Parts: sequence; structure tokens; C-alpha cells
Amino acid sequence: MQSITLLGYALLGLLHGKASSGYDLRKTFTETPMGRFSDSPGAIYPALRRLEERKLITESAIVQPTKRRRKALQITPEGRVASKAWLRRPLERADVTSHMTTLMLKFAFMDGVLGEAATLRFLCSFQQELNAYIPSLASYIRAESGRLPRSGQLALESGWRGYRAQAQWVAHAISVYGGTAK
Amino acid sequence: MQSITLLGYALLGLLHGKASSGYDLRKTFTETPMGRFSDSPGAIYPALRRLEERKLITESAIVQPTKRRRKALQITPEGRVASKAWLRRPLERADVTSHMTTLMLKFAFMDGVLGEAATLRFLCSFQQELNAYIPSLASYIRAESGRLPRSGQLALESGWRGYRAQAQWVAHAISVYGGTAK
DNA sequence: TGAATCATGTAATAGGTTACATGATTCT
DNA sequence: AGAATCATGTAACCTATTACATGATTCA
Repeated sequence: MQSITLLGYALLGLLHGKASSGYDLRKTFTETPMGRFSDSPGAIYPALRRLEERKLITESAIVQPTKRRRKALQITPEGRVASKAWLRRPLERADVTSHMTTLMLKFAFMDGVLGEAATLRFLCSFQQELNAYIPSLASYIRAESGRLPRSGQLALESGWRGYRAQAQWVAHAISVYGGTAK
Repeated sequence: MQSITLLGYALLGLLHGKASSGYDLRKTFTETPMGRFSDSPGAIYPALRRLEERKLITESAIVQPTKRRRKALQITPEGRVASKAWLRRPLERADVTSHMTTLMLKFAFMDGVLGEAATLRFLCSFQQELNAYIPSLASYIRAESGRLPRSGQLALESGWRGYRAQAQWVAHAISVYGGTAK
């Protein structure tokens, strides 16, 4: 059994809210700064078909009064289970170091699907991992700074600044969710 | 003629400096926080073969005194041309909004390959694009903030903070390169 | 009526992931 | 001598990209 791709989880996350057509979902990707998924039909329609084959989504039975041809898709109970299981997967170090966009995608859906408490827990472990990683990256940069050319050093610094900004954001988000920051 | 992949350009960039084996290049990806490329042999060796087929790299004739079997690869003049052409490609809006890692990869190699002046020019257009994009993202967030759930709003904000951090970095980098920031 | 957009799809291609394979050399 | 690591590769599979195809409907 092939595992669900990130695009698949993104689609499931969007369908948690309301039944949508492939076209609707495509528009979400084109019109919003969401996740940077491809809005090409060659990516989305096959992805939807795969989800349908696994019975994680189905064609909505509701007849829409619109004139246009439209295949509305809705998430099934199994789909919700799969999506929730993904959202609940514990966060690991590697997620922070190389899959930040995935983490943000998870976060964006988490509140609506798992609720406030789970989201707050997620943010706290996110913060923990960031607080562990940032100093280690900093010391790596300090150690390498001699060996690296100026541009390589600056490139690393850019990464470091990015993580710091993310850490500040997490602290902010935690406070928004009513947690105790830091 | 297929275009060169990002991994291909990364390999060319590394080979600008000195001839290396596939194993050396792999280690660079595993051991440094560089670009987040896969260090799997299934990615790197085929990529190297493709570059070799296009005569952008060749097996180094220099016989190394090491005992171990080792295939050292060096960049050819054509390879340098291709790499430089890529590094010189003018920066577009889409690069900033969805290919930041590519831009940082370019930057990391640019100094050594194209020189200081070109790098400074690159940084300035980078700054220009960021300064144009950040406010537009901010106003998008402001406009959508009502319609979006809390988590969606925060996710967008995270993106915004990331771009701001990048802008601060660019200003810093420009000053390091002796340009007049902002 | 013609153009644009809505809306869903397919086909060819190619690159990455995962897993496997192989043998030499260094280390203990 | 056996284990770990060096070092290079291959094969199956799958997904995304790109381009094309199709027809209906709204708009000017």
C-alpha cells in the first residue's frame, strides 16, 4: 500500500471543511499562498483519483443546482481517520530541519480538525525542537566560518535567521492559543 | 534537450571549486545543511551520469595516489558556461515567492563563480523583489484575516515573518558586500 | 457568434525514492 | 578474521511536469 503524498494530505485537509471539486481545489492553490502546491490538473486529478480509489474521498451524492458540470468530492470517515493520524504524528527533529513547509501545512489544518488543545501541544513540541536546533546550527556556523567562503557563510546565516523567525512566530502562536510562551 | 535539474546545478556548483567523487558530493549533502538535497546514491549517481553525457563534467585524468577505488569528476569548460548562465539568469517574482531555496543555492555559489560585483547585483534585485512582495503579502493577509480560521491566518503570518527575516538578511549581506543597504 | 473561462481529464516523460547489489579497504 | 565503512552503481516504482484534448457555458 503506497503512502499518501503531501499533496494528498493537503487535499484531504481542504476537504475536511467542505466538499469541493477538483477545480475548486486547484483554485485554492493558484489563488492563495498555500503550501506551494502545483495547480496543474495533471497533479491534482490523479491525486484525487488515488484518494478515491482508497476510499478516502467519494463523489458527493448531493445534486448541485449549478448548470456546470461539476464533480464534488467529499471526505469519507476513513479519510478523516487517515488525515487525523497524519496530523497527530509526533514531530521529529528532521521535520524541523528539512520539512518546515510540511509542518506549517499541518498546523494550518490542525486547529479545525484536531482542536485547540492538540494544536497547542503541537506548537509546544515545535518550539522545543526549534530551541534545540537553532543553537546547534549556530555553533556549526561558528565552527565552519573559517573554512567557508563568505557567501557560503552568509547562506548558512540566512537559514539560521529563518529558523529564528520561525521560533518567534511559534512563541507568538502559542500566546495566541492561550499557552504560556517560552 | 532536457534541462538541467536543480540537483544538477548544485553538483556543477560544487564541482566549480574542485574535482570530487560522487561519494564526496554525497557527503556534502549529508554533513552540511546545504540545500536539503537527497544524499541517496540513486539520486546522485544518475545525475552525475547525465551531466557526464552532456559533457558538462568529465572523469578527471589525474591519477590519485589513494588506494580506494574513486572516480573523481571535474567540471568542463562547457559545464562552467552552463553553470554561469544559470547563475546569471535574472531573478523573477516567482523565484522569491516559491523558489527561495533555489535563490539561496545560487547565492552560495555566485561569489566564487561570478565574482563580487555580480553577487552584489543579485542581492540588490533580490532585495527589490522582497521589498515589493512583502507588503503585497501583508495586505493580502489583512484582507483575508476575517475569512480565515485562526490557524490559517497564523500560517500566512509565518510566511510573512519568514520573508521579513530574509529581507533583513539581504540587507545584511549587501552591507557585507560593501553595497549601500536599503 | 466568437472568445474566454469553467471543468475534467489523459499521455509521455523523466527524475527522485527506496531498496538492493557488489566489492574493496580499513579498523579492531 | 570479521565488522564497519568506503565507493559506486542498478532496478522498480511512483509522482509531478508539461502538453494536449474536450466539451459546456457564460460573456461581450
